[in-house]
Amino acid sequence: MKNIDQITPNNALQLLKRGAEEILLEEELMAKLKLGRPLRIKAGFDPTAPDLHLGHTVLINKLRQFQDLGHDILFLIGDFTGMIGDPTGKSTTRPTLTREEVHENARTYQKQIFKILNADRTKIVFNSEWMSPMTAAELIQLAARQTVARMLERDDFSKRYNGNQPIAIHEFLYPLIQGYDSVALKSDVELGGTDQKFNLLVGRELQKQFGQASQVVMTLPILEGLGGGQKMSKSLNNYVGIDEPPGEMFGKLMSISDDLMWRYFELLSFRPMGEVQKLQQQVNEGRNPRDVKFELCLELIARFHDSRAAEQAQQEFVARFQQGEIPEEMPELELSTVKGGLPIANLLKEAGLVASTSEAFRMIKQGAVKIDGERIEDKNLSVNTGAQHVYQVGKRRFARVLLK
RNA sequence: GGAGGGGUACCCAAGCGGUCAACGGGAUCAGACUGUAAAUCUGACGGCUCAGCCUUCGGAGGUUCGAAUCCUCCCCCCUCCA
Repeated sequence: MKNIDQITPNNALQLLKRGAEEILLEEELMAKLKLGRPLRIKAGFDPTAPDLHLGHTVLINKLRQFQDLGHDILFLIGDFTGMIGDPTGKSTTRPTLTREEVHENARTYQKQIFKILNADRTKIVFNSEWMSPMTAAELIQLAARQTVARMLERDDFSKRYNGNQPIAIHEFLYPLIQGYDSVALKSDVELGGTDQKFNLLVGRELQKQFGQASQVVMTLPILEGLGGGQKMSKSLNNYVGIDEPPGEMFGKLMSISDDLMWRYFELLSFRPMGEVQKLQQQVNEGRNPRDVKFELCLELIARFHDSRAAEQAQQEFVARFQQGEIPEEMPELELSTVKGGLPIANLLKEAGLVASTSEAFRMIKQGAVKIDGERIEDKNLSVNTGAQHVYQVGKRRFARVLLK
């Protein structure tokens, strides 16, 4: 970790601008960096779903960068709102969480974020600390500080208002509470996704009204998922979870397009941009992008596991996909037979290698099925009781099966 | 309360009495090729005891030799008016 005075404010600003969508206002950030004290960097998180994927880490990486520059992280868990629940909208009815669940989720968060953040310089705070004791009178006073017109400036509010969609009163309170969190924490900078811009700006205004210096707002882009185009999300199944095993991570990351790789370098890698540009130039001059992608994989897997696991994952990847070897580790199972054998389609289905026997037949027809490395073509093949083989569907699905 | 529009496979979206397990696109999977689970090309993409059979087009009935397509009732969504 660096000392604050080891780097000039200007250089720090240049580093921090990497990957950031917007900084409001950049001059203010510059001024704060010049103060020469550790800044209070705030970022808020939903107390639900603490299952982080690489998309979430874009923001956490930025926190880490601030940390490396000597600043303090305030990792805010919005448990107050989480405990109230948000009944708005039909699709996204938030479950009301109990205190225990919130704490459980907080623990999971810690386990995951400290793979990136330095625990010593990260303070985890809960907004129930100051929101729970707040009286109704105080809350109304807080609400008095913003106007409805101002609230309606928010994009989704105005859309719903103009579209005659309901907006519940309490929805106006959420940005206020989030903004008040900044007051309570005296934050210097708040980070958030681009969709959070409005809420972050409310924080600036409230701080001013409470006689504080306004926080600088930094928004970060939403990371594209593995297929590119759409955002990375669990429901689209185009994500890499930070708790996934090294082999999975390696394979998934290798599947991104060569173009998308540069985006990932910018937002996920800790390499200096100068180095990234050098890699880009090497590829332009004929270096195999695959090898550059290898480097991205190694860095990320080392971060979430360790460098040994990363190298091992690479070796396995090369052996399996470049040289077509059968992996050593695979699910092993025993299946029972009835009439002295089992038709191959049923075997594959029961082994979990295909979803249905129909799929099994299709795979066989397409030449995707191998037994002990030998492609099979006979879809009516039956395997005798007592036989043990390695079954393979496509390049990725394997199982060692003993028939009993 | 009134008027109209719509609900089709993982998603979007055609079809509007037979040739429909249902066009097309996306996602996904497989094969080829390769520089990688990139790109590109080809193919598959409801289920099963798989050259055959069975069950699907919001739900339940009905008309018909035959319906996703026509009729009736019901459920849900959207737009406009009050």
